[in-house]
Amino acid sequence: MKLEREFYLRDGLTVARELIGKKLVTNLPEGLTSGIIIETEAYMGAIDAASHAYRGKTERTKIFYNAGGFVYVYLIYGMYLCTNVVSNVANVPEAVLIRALKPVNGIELMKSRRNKKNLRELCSGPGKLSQALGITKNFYGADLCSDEIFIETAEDLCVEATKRINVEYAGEAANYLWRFVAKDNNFLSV
DNA sequence: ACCGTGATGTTCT
DNA sequence: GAACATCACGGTG
Repeated sequence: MKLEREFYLRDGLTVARELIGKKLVTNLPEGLTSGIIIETEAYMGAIDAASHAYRGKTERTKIFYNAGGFVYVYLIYGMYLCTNVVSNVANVPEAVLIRALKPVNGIELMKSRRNKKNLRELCSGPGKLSQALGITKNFYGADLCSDEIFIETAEDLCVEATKRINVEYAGEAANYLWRFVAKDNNFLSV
């Protein structure tokens, strides 16, 4: 079952935790690809020094101020795209970074987009999974209640919370347990 | 296996 | 002009 708008309108920590075990799908002209979400991170806007929205609304962060259920993609290190799900109601600037998937559908297409053969190398990181699913910067602002990109219910997994990855610049916020992972999964980013 | 390094473009100061 | 929610590759063991 495809997740409806209401799922995304809740706070970012709840959405990040509950996204574990759901299936992220893109359905593009080249084919359908998907994977089970096994790693997420919540970015909590005004109260989170690690969040891109911490310093308010800009051209880049304006999508955070939409209601939940829209896609925030951004370019990192000049080369890779990271895919996020906007959460909470309008004007509460929260988002959930999708950090890893267990590949499910369209594995051959993912292999060719990634130029990799090993299953573990397809979606085990935010830049990797964005490439595997064919997500480009044009997905900025895409609606997850659409047919091109969406999330479905799938598995029930055991979740644990840890510190977020690569946010040392954020001071105290770097210690918050706002990363959620499926316990003992082979396809995590680290 | 692990570690170090370099690539590359947007955003914000 | 610096920093960046990363990844691939080449070196060494």
